[in-house]
This record gives sequence, structure tokens and C-alpha cells, in this order.
Amino acid sequence: MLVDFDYFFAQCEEGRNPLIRDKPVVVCVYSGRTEDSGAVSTANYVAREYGVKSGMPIFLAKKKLANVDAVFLPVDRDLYEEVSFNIMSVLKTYADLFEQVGIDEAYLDVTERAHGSFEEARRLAEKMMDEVKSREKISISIGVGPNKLVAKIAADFKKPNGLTLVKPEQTQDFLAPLPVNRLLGVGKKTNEIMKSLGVKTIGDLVRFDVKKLTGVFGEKLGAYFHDAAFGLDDSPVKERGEAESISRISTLKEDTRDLTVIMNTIKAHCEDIYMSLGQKGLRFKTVSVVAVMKPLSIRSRSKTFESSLTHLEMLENVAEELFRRLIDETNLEIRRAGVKVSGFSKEPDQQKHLSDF
DNA sequence: GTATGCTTTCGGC
DNA sequence: TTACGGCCGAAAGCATAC
Repeated sequence: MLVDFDYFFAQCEEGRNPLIRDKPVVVCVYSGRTEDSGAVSTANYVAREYGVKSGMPIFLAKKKLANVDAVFLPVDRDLYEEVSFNIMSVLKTYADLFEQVGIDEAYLDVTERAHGSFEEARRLAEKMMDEVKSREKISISIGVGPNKLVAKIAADFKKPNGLTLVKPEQTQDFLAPLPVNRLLGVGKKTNEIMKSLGVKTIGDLVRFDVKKLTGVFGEKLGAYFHDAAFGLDDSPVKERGEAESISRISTLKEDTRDLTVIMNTIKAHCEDIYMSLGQKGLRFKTVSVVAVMKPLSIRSRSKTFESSLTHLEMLENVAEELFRRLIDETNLEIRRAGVKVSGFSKEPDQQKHLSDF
């Protein structure tokens, strides 16, 4: 099954201040460039009634909520991480196998403890919804299916506070009428391509020739889309370890191509990442920089070393070199700038010396 | 031909 | 009038080694 926390950030804010519950609540990432520049992270369902959506520019959300008693709040990640941790702890007690995905989602394999029965799985899901609600005051939505792919789509079917079961024999009929972009991996661009192929629903995809599909999307993705249309997925629910990359990105005060200006911001990000690495005891082999250009297109450059990097100065120097290259290879101005490290290895334990004793 | 590694882009939340 | 975040992982595309 897939568990999804309903309008999570906004629901956390409602929990902290129940007085706002009946108003539109919009949780925002303010970029700091101007008063209202930034994007909507999450909105509660009252705000959604007015057409407010995740990813929308804040000014647009304000426009839609003009003359309404709405609440706009900045994201408070620390709060959401704490609530998330508490909920995840509860969910884990219901699962044979557990896989957290991001801050507000988790897959649970309950095959064994439900003895393969969907009715038993339903009872588990209902109990879990009650327990999370009473302990953390957060409503969740759950999809139960024969595999992760179907569970994920089922969870989306009814929310908030929804529970949707899709048994194996119901899978085809359940999926067929749904728009193809419900499938993981079909975003805006892929959806456009699908549309040009005459594929609007998952049912259309079922009838589409697999050879043509791999011709358009490549061997692996084409085969995946074909299987997905039939509700086929054998990927296991797997515990995830630590993150494989750490990145920081922010919006610049103004668009620029000036390396010195960009490095001011980037150095702060490097320090932040470096501190985080230190806490986790990690070294890294790969440095990437990413730039969001004025027209919101994205460019990135990266460099991988044979052995791990250790010093903050090295990280900063490599990032600067990569940005120099990136700027060199475009005429566009840069709006947002970020840096990412990956290719982690564990820092070797401090060698103990006799003199330490 | 296959395996592997690196860079870049895409998509989800 | 224009206006728009900050993360993460997956996979395509390419190069290289054997």
C-alpha cells in the first residue's frame, strides 16, 4: 500500500494553529527577491477550491484569493520534519517492509501480516488512519493494490482522508479510464508526446504497440510504460538509506552573469553543505552546479574526482570552475544558482593514537 | 556486445 | 505589464574499457 499525507505542510500549519482551519491556507517558499516572489509549496483544500495549486507563483495565488480571508505562511521545514518523523514511526509498526519516499509518502508491504488478503489489508489501513489521526492530528490517504504502481495511483484516487482498494482482478478496469499522466514518469513533456501519439488515457496506452513505444521513448522507458499500462510492476518495497546527494539552491537578488556575484551565494551554499556532510561523516567525489536561467530553463555542469574531496575550499573552487564553464557556454542570464555533492563515502574513523589516552 | 561510469535533463513532491 | 522554490532520485545519452 501507499500512504500519502494529505496537503501535508498546510495540514501541519493547521495543527499548530487550529484557528486557521476553515480558511484558505497557503504555504509558500518566498525567494526574497520581491515582496511576493516565490512559489506555492502546498495549499489546503479550502484554498484549492479557489484554484490555488502547488508550484504556482505566489502572486497568482494572492490574485485568486483577493477579497478572501486567506492565510499565507512561509515553509517551516523543521516542524514538518518532526511531524513526518512521528508519523513514519507509527506507519513502520504496520509494515513487513517499509520504504519512505520524500517527507510525506511511504510504501508499506503488508502481504505477510495481511495473509495476502485485501480485506485484512483494509482493516490494517483503517486502523493506521485512526492511529495517525489520534496521535498526530494528521489525516492521510491510502491506496492498496497488488503492487507499488497500482497502490500509488489508488492513493491518488480519493483524497483527503481516502482509502482506495484495487484488487488484482479490478486493476485493468480501474486504470483504463485514468489520464496517462497519472503514471509515474509521465510529466508535462512526456504527456505532450503521448498526446501527439493519440494516447490520452492508460487504456489508450494498453492498445498502443510496444515496438512504437520503445521507438519513441527508448527501450527501457518504453517497456516500462507498456507494463505500467497493464498495472504490472515487480519492484520491491525497499528500505532506503541515506540520501545519495545533498544540494542547495536559491534565487539570486537579480538576474546576472557575473561570476563574482554568483559565487557570493554559492560559497554560502557550499558552507552549508559542508557542515551537513560533517555531521553525517561523509566525503564526496562529485560536485555539480545548477543554474536556472532567466526563462526558467535549467543548466547544470558537474565534475567527478577519482578520490574523495575533503576541504571546503576544494568544493568552492570546483564549483567556481564549473560555473565559469556554464556561463561561458550560454548567453542567458542566471536567475537561481545552486550546488550539489554526491558520490558519498563514509569518512574513515579518526585513528586513535596512544597520545589520546 | 556488455558492463560501467559520468554528465545532463526530466519528473515528483 | 510582468510576475515562478528547493529539494530529491531516475534514466537517457554518451564515452570508455574489456
